Amino acid sequence: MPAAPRVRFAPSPSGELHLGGARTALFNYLFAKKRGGKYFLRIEDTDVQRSKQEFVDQICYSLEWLGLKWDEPIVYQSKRRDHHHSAARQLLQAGGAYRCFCTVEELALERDEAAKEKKLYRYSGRCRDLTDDELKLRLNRADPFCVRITVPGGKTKFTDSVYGKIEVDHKEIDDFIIQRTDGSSTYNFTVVVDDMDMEINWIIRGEDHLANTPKQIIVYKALGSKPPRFAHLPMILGPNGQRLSKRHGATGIQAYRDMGFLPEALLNYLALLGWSPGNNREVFFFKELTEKFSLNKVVKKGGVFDEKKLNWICGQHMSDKSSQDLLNTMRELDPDWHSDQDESYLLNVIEMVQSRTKSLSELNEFSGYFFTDPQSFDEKAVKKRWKDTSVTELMNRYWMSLHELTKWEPTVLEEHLRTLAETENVSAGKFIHPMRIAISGQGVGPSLFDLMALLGRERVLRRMNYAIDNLPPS
RNA sequence: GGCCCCUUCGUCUAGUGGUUAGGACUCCAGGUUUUCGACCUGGCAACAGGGGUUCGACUCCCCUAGGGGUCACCA
Repeated sequence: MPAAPRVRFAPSPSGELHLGGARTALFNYLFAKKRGGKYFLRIEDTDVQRSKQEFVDQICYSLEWLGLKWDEPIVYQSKRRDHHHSAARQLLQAGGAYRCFCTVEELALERDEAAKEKKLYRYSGRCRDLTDDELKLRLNRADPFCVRITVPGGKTKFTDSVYGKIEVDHKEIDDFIIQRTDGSSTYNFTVVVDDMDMEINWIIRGEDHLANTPKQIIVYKALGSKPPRFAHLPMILGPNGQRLSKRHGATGIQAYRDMGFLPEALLNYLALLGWSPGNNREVFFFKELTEKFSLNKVVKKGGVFDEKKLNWICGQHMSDKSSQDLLNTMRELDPDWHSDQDESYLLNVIEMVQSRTKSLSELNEFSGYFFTDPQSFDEKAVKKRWKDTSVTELMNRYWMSLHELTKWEPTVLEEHLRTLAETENVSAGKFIHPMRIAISGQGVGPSLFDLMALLGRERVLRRMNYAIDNLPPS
């Protein structure tokens, strides 16, 4: 019986949360929820130079917006310095690490030389075997030092849940630094110490960390602890096939919110990028994802982010949602969105257009004429459907006949229009298309009669008037 | 460059020795005589290359090529 997973998402607040991070968070979340485990958020803010509070805020906000809320209070790595420090001290005492007095300059020089000779640079390990006397002398002199871990000979083997068996010879690994001269600890050490303390038993993160994993396993062992399970996720690539970078696609999550994407659509898309449920379905509710997710269906190949498909998925979710839900979501984005309107009217509007919108922005864009009379008309549509004054005359007669209608509802309106078309001896389309232009300004939209009914007689007649006066353009 | 990883339609993917190589996005063509960016139907389009193993390879092994990642007193 495997223990319930304890996973974490551990971003560094040196940049915004983008697609890659969001997907890592998502997969951690799904994995934990599916197996009844816990999902933590840890902010890796030990790099004081690059860490910024605004990024912490952005990350947290984006995660919440996506619905990937963490289970316990956030762990800030910067507040755990003492733990890192004492772990290093412990290692030092146990002989698993040693003080290195080499200066940054010295090492840089060696590295340059190695580069000149086109040789691979490796730390010499020179301070590994300092005699007690030497050590005492240096310490007494208060020479600055950093702490390096003693990487033992041999190999590290582990099984990644996505990539399978990985084996790395320790010859490939330096005695890497775990504590800097200033006393702060380095990444490969702090992650392990923190993950141990947090009792993280599954580490799910980007494939860029695959090469770090052997180092971390070495630390686990040096600290006398059993390494957790690892699962690495393939990279999300930009359109150029390269990893997402600031120049290419590493857009902050809030930008997608601002573009009007639904969070569940983004999640749905992200889940499908690197993971597949195995059936042929593409559209999922969030809850279904947590039920179906499994690491062994994660692919190894990096995937190119495709905004077109995101768009399509978002369109699917737009149609699936209830109008009330959509209104609420819209109001989260813009609390004043048509707040002067009757809510029932708004819901009717949404219902009418939601199936042909792909995002909240489109919903807003395509529903404008429900609130304000069109002042201009779609050129292409006019060119095609309102060529000359004969149309104007037809519309004029239609306008007059509409006054006589006693009932104003879709079926009645349709019947009336068709009867009129028959009398005029023209096809119904000769009325329908110009009419749509007249009352919406658009060549496309919902069913005309539903539209007329919702807008109401007064508004419809007023708009017809304006169109008749102004079309065709001279 | 060393090490690690990857390679099915343009893109996301299914596929675990025998399939007409399936689905989705995009694009295109029809249909929907109420339009359409919606919807329906159909179409174009792929196993990187070369060797093996096998009666038979997209599927297993090797090599080549290409791509990605990583090699810091960053995370």
